[in-house]
Amino acid sequence: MPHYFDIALPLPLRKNFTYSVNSLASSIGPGLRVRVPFKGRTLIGIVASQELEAPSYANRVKEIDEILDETPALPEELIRLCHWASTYYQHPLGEVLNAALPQRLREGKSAQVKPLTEYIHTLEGKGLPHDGLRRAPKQQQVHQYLLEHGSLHKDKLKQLEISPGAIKALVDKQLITQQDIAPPEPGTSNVEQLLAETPKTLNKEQSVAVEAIRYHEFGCHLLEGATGSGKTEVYLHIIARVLRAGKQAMLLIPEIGLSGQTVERLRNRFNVEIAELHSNVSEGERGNSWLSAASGQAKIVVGTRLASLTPFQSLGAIIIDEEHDRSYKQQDGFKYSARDVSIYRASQLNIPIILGTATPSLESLNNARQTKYQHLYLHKRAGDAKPPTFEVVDLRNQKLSSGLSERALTAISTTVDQGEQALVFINRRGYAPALVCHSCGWSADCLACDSSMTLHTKPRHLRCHHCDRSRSVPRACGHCKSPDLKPAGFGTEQIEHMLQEVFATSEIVRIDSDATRSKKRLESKLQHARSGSSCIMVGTQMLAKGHHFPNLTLVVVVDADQGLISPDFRALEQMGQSITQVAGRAGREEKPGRVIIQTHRPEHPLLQTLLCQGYQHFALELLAQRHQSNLPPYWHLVLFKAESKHAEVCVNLLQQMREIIQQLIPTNSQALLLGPLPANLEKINDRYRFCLQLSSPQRKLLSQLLPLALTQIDQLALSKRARWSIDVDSLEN
DNA sequence: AGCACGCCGACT
DNA sequence: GTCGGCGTGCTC
Repeated sequence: MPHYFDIALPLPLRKNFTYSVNSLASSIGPGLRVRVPFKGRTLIGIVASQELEAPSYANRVKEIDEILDETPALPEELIRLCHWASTYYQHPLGEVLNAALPQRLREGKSAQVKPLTEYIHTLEGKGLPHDGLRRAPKQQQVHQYLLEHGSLHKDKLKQLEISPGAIKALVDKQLITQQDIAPPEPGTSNVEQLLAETPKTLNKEQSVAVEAIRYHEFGCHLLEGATGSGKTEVYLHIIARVLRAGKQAMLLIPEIGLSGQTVERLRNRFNVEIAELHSNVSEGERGNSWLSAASGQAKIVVGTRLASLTPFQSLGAIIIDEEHDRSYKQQDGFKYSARDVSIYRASQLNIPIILGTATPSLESLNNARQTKYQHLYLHKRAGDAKPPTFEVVDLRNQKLSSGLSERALTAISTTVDQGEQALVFINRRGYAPALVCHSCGWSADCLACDSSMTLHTKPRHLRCHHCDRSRSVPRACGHCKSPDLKPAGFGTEQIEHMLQEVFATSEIVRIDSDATRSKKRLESKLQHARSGSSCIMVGTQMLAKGHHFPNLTLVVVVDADQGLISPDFRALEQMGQSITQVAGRAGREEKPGRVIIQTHRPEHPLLQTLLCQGYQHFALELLAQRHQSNLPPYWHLVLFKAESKHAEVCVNLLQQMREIIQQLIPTNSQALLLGPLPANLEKINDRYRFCLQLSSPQRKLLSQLLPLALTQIDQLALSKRARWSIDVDSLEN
């Protein structure tokens, strides 16, 4: 008699498929990977549950080809988490589980931890003279290292810049050989040996924070502390407690160029295995980290949002650094928020979670105010550093040089004269955001998108920042043939160029994604800036996050207006956060930083609040506004997006969706439908984009309504003609 | 998603 | 006369 199982498959379908097992295999349960036939091909799926009885379509059910695991590839806890996320975000379970699995397991390979390996000398190698390989410097380096240390860990290779080639050569010459290192027995590690260095002494507020956390039950803690107030040290103390209790810790960081500094501090502090999971970790290493965390071998997992779906043997605490950062929300495919998923996870595991930031998201702030979260503060900046002073420059009727006011230029000049560093912050790369005809107003627009093309120099060309198409710079207007084409607006390149002319003797360092295509160049530029030698930095958002420049005393925000006039209701919140973050880059112990904000709206009340009273007051006022306007975090937002080559397909589909949803909203309940509306940029890459907005103050209403609506939507003929998606708790609008 | 089936335009 | 375009439907 066959047994039936519900299998989640990696397909964009909001349903599972039933397969049978005839031979009575010992035990098949949730979390096991199976290979199954699926419409002529074979897929790897995950057992979701056992069916109690034969389904009505039993005659069409196929048999499982192979069971790939003996024990679940995903622990029960993680499966439950994925189930929850699948329901909450209305994303197919198979794809959610797939996002949680490393490539190796997705492809059906073994879920065994690969033993760690190290290189040691062979007898012949040991007998080799000290400088026996001096004609092959890299091989000599390895030889030398082995003479000194006895063994060379595989993980060290990258750090020592030794290529696989050099290793292979030595292995081929039979001078070195590989050997497995037995993993340390879990649970036997000596508590006293956890620490590799003496922890720093905490100040009063820091220890209050560490003590306020109850380590054996769920609690969400919002740790609010300015740049330099010692949040990381608090994290380290929390992690130490978790490790001492024999548990593991997870630390999430935003997607920024470098996760290096945080990881380095962890490695310096703790003598435990630390697994890294972020985008510059290769897929293979990611698999190892994943397995290592699952087995309990890795005690600390550090990573970006992806790491939030790592399995653990016994997770003891979760820390989310820069909690407000938007990169925690995945913007495509499975649109989950790593922060919110982690909060749910902590509650399920009954462990504490700590959200750290200098600029809390309005969501977290609201939860803290409703006492759902415990609000902890770190006011004091390290070493008594003073907070920066703000100056607003009214740009109206001012003479500007490439967007910079006289006042800003004077301030930069003073700063470099004193041997200090200045940072010019502008969130726009390229030379100018548009090229405009001076006689008729025509602008060089992208043929595939609803936007102008950005002028770049070095090499000189036009590029669309939405679809990445590029073209040469036209000599004459495409409309009236006038040769009088002028760049309109400013980008990093133009400001760099202008600064080079004005400050001929100063060094200008531009840091944006164009100037730092390679990781090496970014690192060398940052290294240079950190060294403290006087320079003027020009940079985008990239520079605002997480870097510390000890000699930086002036920050110029070229254009605060973007945040003040944007139609996106989150633009103000983001402006407040990024101004506060860049301002945090400025200042030293003895010398407060100076921050110059340029704007055409100096009297904007919220800008005033931000600059005069600080982010906290600013955020509270924003919250009041959101409350008034029925916006998040008070009302919950679900966005339906549709994309197609034909605008009418999108509009019609969304209109049909709207009708389906409308019918499901009970009368007398609070819910609002808006749209179909064209997206911010209506056309990108020759595809039209529209959206439909659903919001309600009742989360429950939405969670009940969405599955019903989606079942009906999936059946619409039009839903196959447009690419569409649903975004729960969308950060767009 | 991927793959087959099916019905209409420009090509050896 | 075919090759192939992508609209439609289905997958346990």
